[in-house]
Amino acid sequence: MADMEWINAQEAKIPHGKVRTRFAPSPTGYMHVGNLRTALYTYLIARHFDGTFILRIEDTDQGRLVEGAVDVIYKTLRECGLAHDEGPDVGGPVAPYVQTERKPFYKKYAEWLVERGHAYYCFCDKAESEADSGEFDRGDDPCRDLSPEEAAAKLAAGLPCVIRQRIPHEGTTTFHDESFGDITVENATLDDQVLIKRDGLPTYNFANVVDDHMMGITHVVRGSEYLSSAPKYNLLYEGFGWEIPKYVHCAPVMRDQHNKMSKRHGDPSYEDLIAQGFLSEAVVNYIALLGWSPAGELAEQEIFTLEELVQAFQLSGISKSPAIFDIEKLRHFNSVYIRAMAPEAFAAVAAPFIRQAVKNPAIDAAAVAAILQQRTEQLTDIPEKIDFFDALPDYDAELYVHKKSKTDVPGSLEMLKKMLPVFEGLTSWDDEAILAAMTLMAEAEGVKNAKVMWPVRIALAGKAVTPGGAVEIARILGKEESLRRIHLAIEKLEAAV
RNA sequence: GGCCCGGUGGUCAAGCGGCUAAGACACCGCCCUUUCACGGCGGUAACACGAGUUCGAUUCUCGUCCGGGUCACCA
Repeated sequence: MADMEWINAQEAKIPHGKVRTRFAPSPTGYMHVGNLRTALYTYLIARHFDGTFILRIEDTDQGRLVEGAVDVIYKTLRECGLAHDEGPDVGGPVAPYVQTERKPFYKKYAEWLVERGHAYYCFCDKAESEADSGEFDRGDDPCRDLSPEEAAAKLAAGLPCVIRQRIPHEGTTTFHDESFGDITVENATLDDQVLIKRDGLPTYNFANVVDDHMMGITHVVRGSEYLSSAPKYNLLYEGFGWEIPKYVHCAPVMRDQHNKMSKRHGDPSYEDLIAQGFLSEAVVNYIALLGWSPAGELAEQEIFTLEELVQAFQLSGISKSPAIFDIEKLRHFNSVYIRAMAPEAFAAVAAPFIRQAVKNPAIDAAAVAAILQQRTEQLTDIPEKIDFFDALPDYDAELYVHKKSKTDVPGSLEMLKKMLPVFEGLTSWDDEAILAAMTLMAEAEGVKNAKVMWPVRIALAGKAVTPGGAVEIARILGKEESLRRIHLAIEKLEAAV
């Protein structure tokens, strides 16, 4: 018998009146980009409507438990600014928020459903009640028509069983989705799905319905892979006599035309992206726009703070078709966020990547960061850009040939020979002095600045492309090292001439 | 295969019966310039196809094709 006293007590606890959304991940040990986007939309809906954002852990799959996986979820939400109001760690009025801790609940609700005729005990072996041919064949479960007495007798005899949803053979079921609209299906195409498994744990589908109801969830945000099971959810809600929440199904985030993003294909998770030098703000901003777009005059805006997203977010802007994740565009967003950072903040995040390539403590990491900030899209690009600070590469004299700067090997040699004593004579080694030394030389020689600066920069860096110009590099390298490199360059060029 | 859902440039996308069909990334020019980058200016590039409805279809309807999802005692 269903424990109506207990059920009534639970029903009394359910909050009403406010928007309540929930992010309900399985603890897998990492955060999929698609999952994070779901979490974000879920959060945005809650905040946009001044509602409550709840975190619920769905760990009913015994085979997939991963150590520390829940911490990954907490950490990710925290880093992305998606703070939850209720959850396992912060508690709340409808605790517990971990599904395995809610195990006894589902059974009680399932029994209630059985009594109302919307579910039944099934004692079949797996093979017996299931169409093993792959062909869907309705109504062949003999237990569906067991009388209550017969079922009770088998139950009393301790026969193992599951509880299945009793779905009408006739008629249609219609449900409404906020972005897909009304969807109608024939009940005959629906399966008497298992609600309570043989091990006593609920299936995902059932646990969701029960938990969402018990937690007073008003908007169910999830991937579109659940679109086909939504009618069964509705039938469940109707069987219980519960109010049906608003459904918000989101099309998947794809790796390409054919496949979803997945760890298995080597696609990056949120953690991977961060490790690859993306800023979480940039990731959040980018994925917000992957499958959603702002309405009206905001349609052309792309850069949004989280708070701006909260303001702008509307269900009607959610896309119905899958979106391909474009790392190039993420790089662009990342560069925008990097350029907008305070120099000190950038220096802080860039420091580890700078020190990866530049071990020499005499090189000021903050100074290097300063020349890097406007040219960095992804933090991991940094090391290869600045490796020349530590060690002058073994470069070819041909680097001194640059058409646009009108330089060649003999001309460069001449310029460097002329600049060397000038640099040696400088009393202060700052941008202003270094620049003046070179422009004055150019002026005296009657040549373009580039004709003296190109050779100097090559001599200092040994690379055709560098962040910053001759002035900045000379300053960061310091006078002594700069002079040493110019000496080396002169030797190299003399040998080449 | 059945059922469900989609289909605007290479990618993200605006559009919601009448537009020279936005914008962004990427790409290509030019300018700026001390290389690169930043910044500025410009360019290439799209309504899957076929019927219908309509004075008029990217927008509405149907079919075809293509794509995605789903048919578990996984979530």
